[in-house]
Amino acid sequence: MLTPSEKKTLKFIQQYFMEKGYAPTLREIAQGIKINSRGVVHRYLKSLESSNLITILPNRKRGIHLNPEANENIPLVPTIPLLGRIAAGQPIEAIEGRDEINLADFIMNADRFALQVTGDSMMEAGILDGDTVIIKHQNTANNGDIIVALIDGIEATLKRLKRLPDGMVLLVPENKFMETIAYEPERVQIQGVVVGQLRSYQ
Amino acid sequence: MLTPSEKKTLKFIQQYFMEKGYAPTLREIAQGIKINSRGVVHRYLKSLESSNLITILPNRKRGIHLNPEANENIPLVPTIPLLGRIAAGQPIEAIEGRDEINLADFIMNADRFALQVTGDSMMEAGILDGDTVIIKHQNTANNGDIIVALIDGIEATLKRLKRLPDGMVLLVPENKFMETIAYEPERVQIQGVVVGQLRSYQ
DNA sequence: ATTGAATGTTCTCTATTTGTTCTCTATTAT
DNA sequence: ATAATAGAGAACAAATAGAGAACATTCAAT
Repeated sequence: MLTPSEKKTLKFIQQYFMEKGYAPTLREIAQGIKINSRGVVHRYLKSLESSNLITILPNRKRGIHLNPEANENIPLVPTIPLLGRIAAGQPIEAIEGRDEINLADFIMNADRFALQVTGDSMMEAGILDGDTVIIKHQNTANNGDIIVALIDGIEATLKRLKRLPDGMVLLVPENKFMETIAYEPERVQIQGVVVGQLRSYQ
Repeated sequence: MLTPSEKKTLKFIQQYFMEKGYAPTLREIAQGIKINSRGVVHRYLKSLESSNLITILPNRKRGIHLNPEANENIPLVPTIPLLGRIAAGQPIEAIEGRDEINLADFIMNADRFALQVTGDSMMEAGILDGDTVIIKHQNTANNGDIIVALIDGIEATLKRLKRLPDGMVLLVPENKFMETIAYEPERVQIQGVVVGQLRSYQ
């Protein structure tokens, strides 16, 4: 098992190697992980070597070899490949750069929670009956945000927020058959902001 | 059997491990499950160890190993709490039974991949420009499925599938400004079926 | 070939944290 | 009344993170 410092060291070496094409010196590593002692770096390298992640050519300057095992040591997060863009009329266009989607990154966080949507009030914003929305819990929101609002402490609703200059709060549904309602600000309590949305077709 | 606190502890460790790549300290766990005592955490760990869910490397900092058995009991996947349903005009209605959403389950699988959508052809099905759709790779599909179709081996497109009794294949856009086109079945090759969709508002 | 600076290597030393073991209290269910 | 569960917190040995000195080895310039 690697300690956080060792992991940081390994990551720095990998990145350095990618950029420059050769290994860093102990001093460069020390600077890279923000410590002063080369001796400490050497200790970390020894530990990485005994974990078979690197090979040290003794006494050689820049004598660090990255073992193939090191690449497998990347964090274990749920990802799926992002193959490209699709539109009508063209072949699927590959996306350069990032080639996968990190689900954890996409949504997860301590202050997030999910709600299942019932009703069609946000239909025209692409939030359908049965969808799940990811809410970030917070008490404030910006104009235009889609929010979870509690009205008079009782009714909860999912609407787009619009503040008027005179202080009134508009809760705007994204559905032309429903009406925007204006409230006195003290009647509306913001419970969270929509930061994501997902739907399953299974 | 695990007590609720032990379950919470295990889950925190799993999530921490996924994000950082190494195990948390007892203090971090304590903060994570919102208690103050490291001693209490240690007791929970001992209990988890005797249930064979983790292995403790004695006296090691961050010396917690997750056993494979842990994945069976509580899946090693990102979850966020699913608080309930929301609709206009009612308080948030709690969902009994499953109280959280499993993101990995939701989407991930070996034969899934993601595509980013450009264009508005599926707008009225709630798939907007910029959304990500999750595709299950398969060569067949049912009537009404939203599919990735390759036409004449060249053009790729995201449309709803409709087969006519006479064998013709309709590719139906969900946008009233676009037209449904009928193809001879041999011109349309199904590349996959949409099984999920997600959107980020950040 | 010699030299000298930079580098790798091995040490010892010092602080913090951490893991561990205890005892004690409070709450809840049986 | 008795467990079982949940938690606080003190005390202590050990692991980790780091500084830095001292020496050996490279390696390039002279």
